[in-house]
Amino acid sequence: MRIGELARRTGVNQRLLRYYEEQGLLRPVRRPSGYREYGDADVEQVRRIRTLLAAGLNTTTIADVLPCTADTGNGLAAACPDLLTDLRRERDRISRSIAELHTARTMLDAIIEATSH
Amino acid sequence: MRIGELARRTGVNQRLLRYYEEQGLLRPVRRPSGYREYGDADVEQVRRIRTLLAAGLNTTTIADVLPCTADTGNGLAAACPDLLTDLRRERDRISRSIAELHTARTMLDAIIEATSH
DNA sequence: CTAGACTTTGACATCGATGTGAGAGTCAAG
DNA sequence: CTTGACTCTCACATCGATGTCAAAGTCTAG
Repeated sequence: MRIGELARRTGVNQRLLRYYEEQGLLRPVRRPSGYREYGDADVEQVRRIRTLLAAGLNTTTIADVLPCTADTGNGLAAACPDLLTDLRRERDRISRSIAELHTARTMLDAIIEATSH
Repeated sequence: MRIGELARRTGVNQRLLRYYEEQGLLRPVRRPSGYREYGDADVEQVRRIRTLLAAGLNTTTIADVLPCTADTGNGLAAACPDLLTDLRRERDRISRSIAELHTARTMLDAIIEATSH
């Protein structure tokens, strides 16, 4: 599919899809015309990117992580070496973030509860 | 206490404490010299601010929310009227965010697990 | 009184993902 | 051939919290 369809199917702006490619997160094939040609798998890939971005990872880190995600699902554990340290750090950061969000939500809930009595 | 101590006790940069005041999140008294004078309660206040910021609320929204947080704890439910809609929206956004973070963490865990087998 | 630590205001920089627009090329349908 | 929808690249703007620096005023210990 071309970029327009991918944008439609993922809800992600074309500008961003190009940006993700620039950052090495997507590798569409090029037609003779120069048009980008994406595969069906890229729909899932974009979802993963969005999830990791939402989790606070930057595109550089995601670029390191993505090659691994493809494998882990299948059972084929790729050789993803020393970025393990980074991954653990990210995971811990996410855990802290989740805890913080819980605190914040509890706070809001208390206000909502008290206000709407 | 003055700004230096508050910064030390909260771990928040002085620059930010001034910024929070500018945004209406803190209201330190001024000494004749112009120095800001904070109360002990402001330590907690700053923590709340940091939590809500981390949860993705912007300073404007936080400025609306904070006056309420002081009360809900005590039982005195202040009249925090129509920002209720905003609060529910924020809470839902936070919930979605938590869900996304869980997804991301699971993803990272899978990779970590598969890699360090 | 003086030195040094602290504070003040104000301005400018940064960061990274994201939005937007212009000008030009591609392509399929009529 | 022409039109309209799609795509390309490139450049510039934005947003909001945060960092940092400069010049000047305040205060306290010696």
